Amino acid sequence: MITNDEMDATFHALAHTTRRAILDLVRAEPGVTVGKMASNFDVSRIAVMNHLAVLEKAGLVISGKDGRSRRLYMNVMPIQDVYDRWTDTFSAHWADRLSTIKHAAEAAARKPEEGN
Amino acid sequence: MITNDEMDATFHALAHTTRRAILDLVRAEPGVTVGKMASNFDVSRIAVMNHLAVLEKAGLVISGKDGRSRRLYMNVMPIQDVYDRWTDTFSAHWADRLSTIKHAAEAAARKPEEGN
DNA sequence: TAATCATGTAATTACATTATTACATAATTG
DNA sequence: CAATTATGTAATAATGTAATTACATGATTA
Repeated sequence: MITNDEMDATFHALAHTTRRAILDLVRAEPGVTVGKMASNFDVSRIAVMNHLAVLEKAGLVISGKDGRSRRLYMNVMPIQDVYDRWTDTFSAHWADRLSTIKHAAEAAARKPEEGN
Repeated sequence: MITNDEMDATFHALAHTTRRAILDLVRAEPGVTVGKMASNFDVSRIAVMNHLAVLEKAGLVISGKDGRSRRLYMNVMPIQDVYDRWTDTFSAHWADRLSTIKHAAEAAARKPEEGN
C-alpha cells in the first residue's frame, strides 16, 4: 500500500513542467545520459540534476553509472500506484461528475441546507 | 487541452497529505463548511483556509457563500484532465512496465550501449 | 600521464510554501 | 442593537524549492 509520503513525493515530482518533460524524454530514450538530458533545456545542467534528484527520490527515475556517464531510466510504478489509489477513491465520483459540477455551480445561489 | 500551468497547479495541490484529506472530506460531504472542515485537522483554521485556496486555484474545489458560511464542493475535472493526458502519454508504457523495471535494475551492471 | 569529458558537490541567492497569532468584517440571534 | 458565530485579512517566521557560479572528483583517451 502506497504511503502518504510516497504520494507527496510523486505528486511533488510531477508538479513541475521541466520534470514532466524530463520524464517524457527518459521514457522516449531509456538509458539517456545526464548531460544529453540537460542539453534539451535552457536551464543549467545543475538545475536539471536537481530535478533528477527529485524524480529519483520519488522513484520515478532510476539511474546507474556507466563509465563516466550516468544513464537514466523511467520507473512507472509510482504513477501506477497513485493511479490505482485514486481510481479506487474517485472512480464512482467521476461517473457522477457532471451532476457534481452542476451542484457546485449553483452553490452560491442556494438556500441553506438542513442538518449541517 | 490542459496547459502545463494547470497541470503544475493540479499536481502541486495534490502534493500535500492535508490537501488530499480535505479533498476526500469534501467528496464525502458536499457542501461542508470551512469551519467544519477545519475541525477535522490539528492545524489552525487559517492553515486549512490556505490549503483550500491552493485547491481552489487548481480548480479542484469550488465554493460559494451561504449566509455567513462558505460551502465547499469538489470538482473532479482537473483530475479527469490530468488522467486523460497521462493515460495517452503512458498507457503504452504501462503495458510494458515489467520489462522497463528489469531494464533499469540491470543498468548499473551493463556494458555501455552503442550509438548514444 | 596530461588533457579532456561527464558527473558531482558546495555555497549562495531569490522566491515560494506552510504555518502561526492577532485583528477585521459580515451574518445571525437573543 | 449587542453578543455570538463564521469567515477573511495582515503580519510574521521557519522551512523548502529552484536556480546560479565555481570548484572537485573520477573515467577515458591521445
